[in-house]
Amino acid sequence: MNTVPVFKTYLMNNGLRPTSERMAILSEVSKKNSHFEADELYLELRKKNKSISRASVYRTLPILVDCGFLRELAFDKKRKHYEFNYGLDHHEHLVCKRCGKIIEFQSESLELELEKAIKKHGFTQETHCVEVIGYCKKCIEKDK
Amino acid sequence: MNTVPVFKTYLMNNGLRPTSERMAILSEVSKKNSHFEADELYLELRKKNKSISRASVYRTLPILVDCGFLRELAFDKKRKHYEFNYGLDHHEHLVCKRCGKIIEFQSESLELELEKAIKKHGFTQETHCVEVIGYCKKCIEKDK
DNA sequence: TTTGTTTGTGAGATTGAGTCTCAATATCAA
DNA sequence: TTGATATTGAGACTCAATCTCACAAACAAA
Repeated sequence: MNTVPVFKTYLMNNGLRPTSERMAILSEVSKKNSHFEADELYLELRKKNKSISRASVYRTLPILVDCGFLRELAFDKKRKHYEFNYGLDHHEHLVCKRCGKIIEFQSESLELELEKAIKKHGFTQETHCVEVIGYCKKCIEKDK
Repeated sequence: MNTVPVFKTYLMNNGLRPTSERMAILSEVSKKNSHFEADELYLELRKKNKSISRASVYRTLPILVDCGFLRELAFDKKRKHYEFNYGLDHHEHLVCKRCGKIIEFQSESLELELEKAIKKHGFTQETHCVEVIGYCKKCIEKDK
């Protein structure tokens, strides 16, 4: 994927510098294929002897969100969760209250309806999140 | 509105007691016609000489979410935000990144599409939140 | 009522994710 | 190079939220 040049261009255009720390974080993050938290990422980088300070990790993640590589998720209002979101199909989340499982789903028509509603209010979308809280199939069956 | 007996029944059914603190919080919360935070509510109760400890406020809000009187909102991952959500039309939010304005909107067809997608995965919905981050009409015009 | 058991409350201590500070360092443009 | 500016890291700090624990209130049974 061409993440590196895209990120560098974004940084330049915003008066930011393509430091080794930022590039290392981008690289680490782009290997992720699931949700993660800031501190988790910080510890992973440490383990791999790419010691980047906690402050830098926390400082870089919002930049990556802003330029579209990461998406900030809404479940768990205690900690921030992110997911890599570049060149991937957009999806939403079903979160099971009982087992904590997170199911991803896609719906073209849902996206279209959302787009319609947004336009109606003259709003310009940057991102959105749709999250459904409830119970997954398995947990419903277990509770019978 | 019949919030009081409904809440009492809910508490009974869950082995919880209808204390004066809980009922006072329900009463205060049901007068809200906009978003609020836990601490804000705590301070309001103090002002009205209904001094309920911060702990009790923080303990009661999740109960009220659980029984459907309140909805937990997702914007601002720093603090939890709530809104009263009983007997009102369901709506979603557009959040402006520039001025912070929150616009409420409704869409029947959006809800229907969401429902479809949920069913497809055998998931049982309890609540959901749809939040769009972007820029409102006014801010777009200002930035020109 | 009275008694015993359970549940809830309040004040303040504690937690912990996230932010801030500031001296030292890296980057960049000229 | 050099000067101007941006970034980093270590650890202090913030502050929403939770926990603790002694005391109080609610309830069920007698």
